[in-house]
Amino acid sequence: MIERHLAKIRARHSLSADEEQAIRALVPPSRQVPRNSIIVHEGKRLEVSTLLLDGLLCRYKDMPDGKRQITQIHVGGDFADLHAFTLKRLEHNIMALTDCTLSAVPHESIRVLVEQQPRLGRLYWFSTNLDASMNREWELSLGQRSAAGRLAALFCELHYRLVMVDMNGDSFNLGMNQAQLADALGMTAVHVNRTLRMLRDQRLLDYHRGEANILDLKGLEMLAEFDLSYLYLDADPL
Amino acid sequence: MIERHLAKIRARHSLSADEEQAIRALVPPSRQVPRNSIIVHEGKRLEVSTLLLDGLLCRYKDMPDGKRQITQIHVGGDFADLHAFTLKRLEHNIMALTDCTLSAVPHESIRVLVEQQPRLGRLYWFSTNLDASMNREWELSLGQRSAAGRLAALFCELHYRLVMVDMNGDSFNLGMNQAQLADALGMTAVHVNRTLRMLRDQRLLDYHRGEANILDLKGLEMLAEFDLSYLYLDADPL
DNA sequence: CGTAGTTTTGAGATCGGTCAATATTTGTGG
DNA sequence: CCACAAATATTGACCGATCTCAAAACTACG
Repeated sequence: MIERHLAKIRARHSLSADEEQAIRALVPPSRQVPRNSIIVHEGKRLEVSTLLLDGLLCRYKDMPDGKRQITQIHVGGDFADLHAFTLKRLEHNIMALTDCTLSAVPHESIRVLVEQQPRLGRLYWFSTNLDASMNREWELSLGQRSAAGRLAALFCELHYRLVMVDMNGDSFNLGMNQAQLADALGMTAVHVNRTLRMLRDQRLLDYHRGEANILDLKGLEMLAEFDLSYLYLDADPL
Repeated sequence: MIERHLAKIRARHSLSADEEQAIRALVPPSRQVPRNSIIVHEGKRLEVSTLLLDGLLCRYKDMPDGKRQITQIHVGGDFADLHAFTLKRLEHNIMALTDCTLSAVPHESIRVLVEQQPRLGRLYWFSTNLDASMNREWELSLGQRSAAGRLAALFCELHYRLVMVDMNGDSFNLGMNQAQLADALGMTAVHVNRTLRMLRDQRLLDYHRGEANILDLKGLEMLAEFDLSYLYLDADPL
């Protein structure tokens, strides 16, 4: 299952046999968690980072008055909180959107790995910087795109991220209800519902109880003015 | 002038004399650039990262139809594009908001430094992860806060970031006109104007032609439901 | 002192929010 | 397998925060 993690790295950078071996050795046996489990609690000290082998996770921040913003979604192959290696505590929560298979990698192992294999250190640093790039793209989405554009951009992003790790990017279970989509896109569940219907009527996207079906990727990209470059699929050698 | 950079690091982590020396040795002589200069162009390959010694910068993304989102603001002491050390090309531009003093640090120097001093490597990795935390907070702001809340949150953040590097956080020149504030906050210049007047009438903030005057920090924090923790001022040892 | 950039203000439009009712689906115990 | 409860989705009517367009006032600066 670690194959997806390797695929994600290989989508951007080469990996020597030696490096691949070191990564495989890094990852302890996995465990399962059910949908809606909270994997990481805001503010709690972390000694491990969670590699997501299968399933979907999200990161989210809550406000005192109950408002919630989902700041990122993770797919199989992602290190969900590698940034905790340096931050030690996170200012957000992480929750399973679907049943998930996880592996908890001790920070101590990561420290040793990046010291012994500096190039892998740069690759993992790259990985957290790539997450940040997605955060910036979501800022763009939240600040500048219409409701329909935000929805379209989200599904375009997920499409490419899933394809990259050899999953079906056209039809997948996102495990999010409309209220959760609303929390990710800075809108209300009611308006998500109406906008989803609009996208369905236009034969762009069909979303039914967590099951996403991309009907017209190019149409969604046009609607979102989607520009792939923020996913760094053409990364330079490190 | 590198003192601000050291102060920013010291606000979160200890620094040995040896480490401080290594950082000082890293930074080449500075240069000046005028207000509104574009420091980094989207997509261009970078061999150096820019340390901002004095002045204000912003990162922004443009859309084909002319919409623009400012995704982050940098103050003196910040490494404005340290993430380019691993990304090599950036998906956004970086522009000087005020006249700036910059130092261009070669990626090759950074590579040598982090290999020879792994702890400094973790500190700089932390620094890019801290930037990402601010991006997530801006996502929260753009997605969940009202226009007034977004404005308030921005000035609260700038206050603390400036104080941390021994600058005046109550009264400072941000160098942004109302249209630029609008691009940062996902609203229109007209509405920025009206909201600014509201904050002035409520004696919370006075903003006049780029000059910010925080009149009531606690009031702004309450309005924004501001929570400092995302700035990681109480970081754990690395 | 003229001109360009910026800020301010007004009137009207609209996107998305709010509230509330209804319908549908899913899960559970018997 | 059914009956019910809980969660989720859908729809309608109305509201309001923010946008749009346009004009006027101010400011900076060569």
